[in-house]
Amino acid sequence: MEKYLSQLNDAQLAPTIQKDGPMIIIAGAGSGKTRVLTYRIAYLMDQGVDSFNILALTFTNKAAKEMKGRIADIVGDSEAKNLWMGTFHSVFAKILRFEGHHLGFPSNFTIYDTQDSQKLMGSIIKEMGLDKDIYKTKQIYSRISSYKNSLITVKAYFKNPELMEADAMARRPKMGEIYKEYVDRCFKAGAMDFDDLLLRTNELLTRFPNVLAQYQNRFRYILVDEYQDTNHSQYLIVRALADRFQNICVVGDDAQSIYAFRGANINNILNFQKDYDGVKMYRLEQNYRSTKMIVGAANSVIEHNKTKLDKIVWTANDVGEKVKVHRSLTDGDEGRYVASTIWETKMNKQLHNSDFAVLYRTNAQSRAIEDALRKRDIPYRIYGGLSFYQRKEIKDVTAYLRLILNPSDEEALKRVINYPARGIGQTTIDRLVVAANGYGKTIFEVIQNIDNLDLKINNGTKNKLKDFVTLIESYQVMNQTANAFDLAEHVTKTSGLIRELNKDGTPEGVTRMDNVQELLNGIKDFVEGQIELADAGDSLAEFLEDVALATDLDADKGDPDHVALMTIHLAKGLEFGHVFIVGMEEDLFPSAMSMNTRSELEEERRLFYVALTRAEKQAYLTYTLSRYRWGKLIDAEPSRFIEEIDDEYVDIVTPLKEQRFNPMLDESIFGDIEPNRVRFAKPKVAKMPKKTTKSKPENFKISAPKKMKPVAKAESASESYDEKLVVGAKVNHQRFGRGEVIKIEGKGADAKAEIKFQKGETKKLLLRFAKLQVLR
DNA sequence: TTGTCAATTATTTTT
DNA sequence: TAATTGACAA
Repeated sequence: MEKYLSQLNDAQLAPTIQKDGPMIIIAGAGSGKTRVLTYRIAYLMDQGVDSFNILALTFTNKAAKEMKGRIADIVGDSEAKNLWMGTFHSVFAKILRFEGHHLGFPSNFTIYDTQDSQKLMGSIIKEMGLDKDIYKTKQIYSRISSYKNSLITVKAYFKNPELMEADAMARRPKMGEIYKEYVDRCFKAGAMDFDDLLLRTNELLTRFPNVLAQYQNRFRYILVDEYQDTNHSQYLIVRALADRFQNICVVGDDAQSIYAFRGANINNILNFQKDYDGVKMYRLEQNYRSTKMIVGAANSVIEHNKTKLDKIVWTANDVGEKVKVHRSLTDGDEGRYVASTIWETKMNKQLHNSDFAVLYRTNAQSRAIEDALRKRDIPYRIYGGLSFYQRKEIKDVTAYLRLILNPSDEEALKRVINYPARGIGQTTIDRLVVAANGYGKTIFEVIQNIDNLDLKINNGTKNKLKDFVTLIESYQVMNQTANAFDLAEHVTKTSGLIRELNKDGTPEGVTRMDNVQELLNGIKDFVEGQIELADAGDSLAEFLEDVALATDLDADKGDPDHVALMTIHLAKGLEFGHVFIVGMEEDLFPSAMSMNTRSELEEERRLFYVALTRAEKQAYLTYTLSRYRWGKLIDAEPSRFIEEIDDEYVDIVTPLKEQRFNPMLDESIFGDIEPNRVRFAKPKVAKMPKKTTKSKPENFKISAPKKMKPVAKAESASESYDEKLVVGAKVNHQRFGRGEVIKIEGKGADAKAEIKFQKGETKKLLLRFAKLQVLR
C-alpha cells in the first residue's frame, strides 16, 4: 500500500488517507481524481474496512469498470468483488430488483428507455384527445422527467399550485393528468423509466425505514464521482444512505458541470459543506494532462463565470503551443481543414490517429467532418448517436424477449404484436388499450380473456390475437428450461422476424439482418459467460438489464487506431493529444437555445472549458462564416468564447486568401497558411471505416469478433488444457480478453480456473465451458 | 389493414 | 437535409 501512496502528491494524499467523516474533493481537470478515488478505496480496505461495506457511484459504466479494474490491481480481486461500484442507475436498479416488491413492482420489472417512454407518452396524449401541437411528446417527456428528478411526484404536483399554474400558462393544463396517467401505466406495465430508478429508490428509502436502515448499515463508506452532475433525486439518495455513518466522500469539479439541462444541480456540490457537519474540503489543482498554454486558456475562459468555487488550476508541464484558431468559409472547408491538419500533423510528428479527437456541440455536425476524413482515408469512429441497442431491428428482438419475461410490458407488446405483420391493425390495438384501461387489466390479460369480454373485434382478428398470445406463452414455457440464447434464436426464427428481414434485399436490410445475428452472438457470449461463472442467475433477465442500461462509450471495437468524433458532452473524462473543437460559432456554441439566462450561458461556457481541457498537447478551434443548417446555408459569426480566451494563449491562423474549396487544389488549403509546407505521399495502407454515410459504425459491447469460430476453438483448446493451463499461464478469452491464470481448482468436469484479466476483472471460470486459448 | 407518397418537422447536449 | 408522420388509395 505504501508503494501506491508514494505515487501521490501531497494534495492527493491528504484526502486519500482520511478514512472517516464527510469530505469533498474539488478536482480540477486532469488533476488525477480517479487515482485519488481508487487509491482511497484501496486504502479503506487496507485499513480493515470490509469491501462489502463500500459503495462507489459513477455516472458511466465505463468509469465504474475502469475504477474497479484499477482497484483489483491493488487489492486483488477477491477483495474487490464485494464492492458495489456502478452507475447510479445500475446500482439502484439492482436494489429495486430485490426490494421493489415493497412498492408493488415485480422483480422482473422492465426498464423503459427514452424511446419506450416517449411512445407511451405519445399514445397517452392521443388517447386523451389532446392537440399534439401543444402537447409535444418530447417536451412533455422532458417536463415529466424533470419533475421526477426534482422528486415532484404526481401527488406533489397536484399540491403545488405554482407548478400547475405554470403549465396552465404554457397552455398545457392537462399536464398533471398526463403525468398521472403515465405513472399509472408504467406501474401497470411493471416498468420503470430511467428517472424511476432513482425516484422509486427514494420512495423505497423514505417509506420503508427498515429497508433504509439495512442499506445504511451496509454502505458504511460511500464515494460519489462527478458529484457536480448529481440531480436532486440522486442527491437525496446519497444523503439518506450516508446519514447514519456520515462517511461520505464526493469528488467533482463545479467547472465541469454540464448536465443541468437534464436536472443536474450544481448547488449540490456548491452547498455540500452545509449538508454535513465537519466537512473536510480538499482541492486538487495541479493538472497533469495539459500544457501551460491549454491550462491558461481554459482558466481564462472559466474566469468569465460568476458561479463557481475558488480554485486555481496550474501545471508543471511544458509551455506547449498556443491554441490555434482557424476560420473557414463553409462547414465543408472546416472539415477539410481538420482532415488535412490531422493528416499533416500525424506525418510530421509521427502520431497515431488515436491521438486526435474532433469535438462538436451537436451530433449533426459530424457529417462534414466524416466526409472530409473519409476523403483522406483517415480512419475515424463516431461515438454516441444511435446505439446498437436502440436500432429498430434490435429493439424488435429485445421487445419479444422483454414480453416473455414481463407480459405486462405494454410498450414491448405494442411493438411486436403486429411485427411481423399479423393482420392486427391500429384500430384493434386502440380497442385493446381502451379495454385494458377500462377493466384495469394489462393488454396481454385482455387478449387472454378475449372470449369472455365484450369487445367490438371480429372473430378473425380475435383468432389472430389468440394465436399471438399462444406464441408468446409457448416462449414463456421454453424460457423455463432453455437458456437465453436458445430462446432468442428460437424466437427470431419462429416469430417470423428473420423471414421478414430476409425479404428485404437492400443493403440496409442486409445490415439489419447482420445486426440481429450480432445480437444473437452477443446473447450467446453472455450466456456462456454466465455458465462459466457457475453462479448464473436468470440469464435472460440479466442480459436485458445490461441492454437497458448500456451506453455507447462502453463499447470498444474495431480498429483501435482511429480519430475520435464525439460531442463535447461525451468527451468528458477523456483526453487526447490533439483536440479540434469545431463549430465555434454564435448560436451553435453557445447554442441558441442556451442564451436566455445567465446560468444557461455559464453552462455552455463550462462545456467549452471541458472541451479545451481534453487536450494534452494542442487545441484547435475552428469556425465558419456560413454553414448548412437544416438544409439551408446560413451566415455565422465567431463564438464569443473565442474572444474570452486571453490573447497570450491564442494564435489566430488567418488564411491569406479565402477561396472556396477546389478539388484540384486540395493541398492548397494548407498552402494558404504555410505556403512552403512539404507535401507528403499518400499513405500506403490507409484503412477505410467500414460503413458509408448511411450506417453508423457498429457499437456493440458484448459480441466477439465474428471470425472466431467458437466451436472449433473450444475443442482445440480443451485438448491441451491439461498440459499448458497452469498457474501463471497467459490465456485469451473470447469475451474477457487476455489474462493470467492465478489459481486452478477441481478436477475433470468441475475444473475451474481463476483468471485475472487485463481489463481488470478476475473471474472464476469452468474450464468445461470457457473457451480459453493458452498463449505462450 | 396495409403500403405508398407527400408533407412536415426538427437539431442542443444523454445516464 | 433527412427522418418521421399523415393522408389516401388499394
